[in-house]
Amino acid sequence: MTIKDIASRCGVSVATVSRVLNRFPHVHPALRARVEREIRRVGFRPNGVARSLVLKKTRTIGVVVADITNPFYSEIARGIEDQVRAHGYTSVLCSTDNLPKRQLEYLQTLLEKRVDGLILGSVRRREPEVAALAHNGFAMVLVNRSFRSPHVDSVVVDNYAGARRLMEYLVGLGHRLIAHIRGPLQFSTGYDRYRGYRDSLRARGLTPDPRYVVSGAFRREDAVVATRRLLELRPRPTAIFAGNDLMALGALEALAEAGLRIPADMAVVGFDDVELASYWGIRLTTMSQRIYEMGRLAVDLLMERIEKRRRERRAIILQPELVIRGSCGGQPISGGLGQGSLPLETHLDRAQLRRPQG
Amino acid sequence: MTIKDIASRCGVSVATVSRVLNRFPHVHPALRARVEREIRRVGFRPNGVARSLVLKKTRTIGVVVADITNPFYSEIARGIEDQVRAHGYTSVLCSTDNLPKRQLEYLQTLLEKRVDGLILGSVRRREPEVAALAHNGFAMVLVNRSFRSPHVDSVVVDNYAGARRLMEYLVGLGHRLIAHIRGPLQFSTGYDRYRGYRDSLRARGLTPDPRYVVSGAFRREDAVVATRRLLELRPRPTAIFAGNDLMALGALEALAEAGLRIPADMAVVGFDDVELASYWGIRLTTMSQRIYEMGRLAVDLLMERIEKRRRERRAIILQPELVIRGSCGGQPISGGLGQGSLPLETHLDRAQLRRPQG
DNA sequence: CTGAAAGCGCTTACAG
DNA sequence: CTGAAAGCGCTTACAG
Repeated sequence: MTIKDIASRCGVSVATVSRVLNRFPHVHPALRARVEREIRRVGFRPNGVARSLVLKKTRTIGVVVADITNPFYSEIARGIEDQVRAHGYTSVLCSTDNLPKRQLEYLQTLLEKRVDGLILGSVRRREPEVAALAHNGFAMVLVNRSFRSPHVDSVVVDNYAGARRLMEYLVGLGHRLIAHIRGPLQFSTGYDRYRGYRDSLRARGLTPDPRYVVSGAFRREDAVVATRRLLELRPRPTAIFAGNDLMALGALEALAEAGLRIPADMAVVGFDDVELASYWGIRLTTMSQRIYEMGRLAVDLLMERIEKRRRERRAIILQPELVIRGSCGGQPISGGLGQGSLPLETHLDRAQLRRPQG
Repeated sequence: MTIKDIASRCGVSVATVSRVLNRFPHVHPALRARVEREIRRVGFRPNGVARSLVLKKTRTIGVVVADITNPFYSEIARGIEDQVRAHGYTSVLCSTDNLPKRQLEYLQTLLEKRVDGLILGSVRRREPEVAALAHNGFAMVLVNRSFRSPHVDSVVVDNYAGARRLMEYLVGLGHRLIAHIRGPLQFSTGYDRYRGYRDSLRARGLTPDPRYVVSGAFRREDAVVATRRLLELRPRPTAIFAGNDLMALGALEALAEAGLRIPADMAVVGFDDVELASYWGIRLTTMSQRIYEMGRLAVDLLMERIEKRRRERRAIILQPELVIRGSCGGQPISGGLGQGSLPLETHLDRAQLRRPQG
């Protein structure tokens, strides 16, 4: 069933059918009604592929993240999906597992499919081919991670400032030997948070001891292993700054496994404030990002490029906020006080940060 | 840049360029090399939209779930994405928030985009339009939820049997007053699990008391509210069977808020075994589904329809398995024993159930 | 082995 | 207000 079939059944030209399909103003009401009736009757749906070919627009945007099962990315992806839909577009989502090869494959597929723009949440700090794409005028915005290239739009959080704020908090609590489970330095998130950690120590006149810094790929399991290593150190650290919430959860697991109490024997902080960081039984102290909102903002920037043909670069840098829960003291980590009853709970109105509940 | 540009630059016809692009066997090596060089030199990428138009194939499949930020669906989606990619296809993912209107909109968009097939994880028990689509021969498979229609492929878990098994377990632990936080009855998952709950009671000669059954939309927050209601009941239930893990987490939250100890004062079971059910601080006893695997299986069924032109229906019903952790006794729910050291841990080899870690 | 040409299902100047 | 026709960028019988 095509526009041509509808046309012949109605005794009009394909141009007319096309016009009623696209709600052109000057079609005779009688013809319009006749065509609309027929379209409804046979359940005709115009072929979007053909339409895209002539319009040179697919109304589709490509979204690339590291891993959709990571709650941080699923929340970003949801912000993107909702806002993309609000603009009348569709998004196609891809998970790279932080494999550069996989990222490249997905990018190529997306380009062949002629997406109108790209939102990338998976880039490394050095990514010359991707930067070149953007410089050639392809609509693109980076989210969460960014790279050094002054001509690409981005929406990120100030990871360096966040890390420094977190360290300040731990030091304020009396911690002097703070370990760091850092993310990969090839990502701006891992790099900037690590720099924040290091500079915080230096600012206090301390030389960062490399033995107290271990690495993981932002995954929970990595932090389990990393934490076991940290526990062998003497003197033992009294606090762990994990590179993200997932790794903080892994640290909690390893600490519990070793029989340590949290926060009495060890303080733990994360980064991101994914939703489950606030769950009962976890109650992680962490730096909060407005994750869902970042996804939406990325779409807004992209749409300015696509529809308003903006050419100047825009970079949005959000400030994260410290959310104090139970994993550093002040509150027992479990035993279950409700969120609202925590005197040390952040002043943030979380309802504003999360997506509206359906 | 099009195939035509490449052709004229190389002094060949577009047919030849098309043939080298599609790796046809009988192209003269010299020509092939010349064309390939030029393609590489200018960085040409063929237009997939045009290709799809003539081939009447987009190599894209539509995936509709209730909510990608729900870890159950993000794991299914990941299974789907990985397997779809293995088949050389792309998937486009949509979240309906369980809104029938949203589901319909997405379905229409997907059909206009001419996806080659559909995997639906969001359907209600009654869904005549969707069933009609399938009956008209459109390639489709239901995953997780299904509806009554003998001609649609599906991969689901045996929710009824799972619920009965869970109840058996609770009864075996000595519980006699078991409450249920059920999911919406319009979804097969909510419906079948509720039936299992009800029939288990009846099988013991008990009349299910409707006051001990409350509803939620499979969301954590819903269960917080529902559990508060259950706690007002006298006599108070001694166990709660939550319709899924997310709602079990909400129950844990509300119980902790009320100052109850788990499992000493109340046993809690969930359903699904999402990854975080096993995290430290949660350690939920639950019915385990092979979530990631279900996504992969759904793709395999779909590909049989699309590529092998299978016409007979195939329905895969998986058996869930009980995973005993800390939320019903046997183990403290927190205080952190590692998974491996739990004597009551399931015999399942979890590594087989989860996706491989990159 | 290679090319000219038709055709996939639309949109949109251009004429009338 | 309406229609004939060109064209979007490919693929693929069909001839040679």
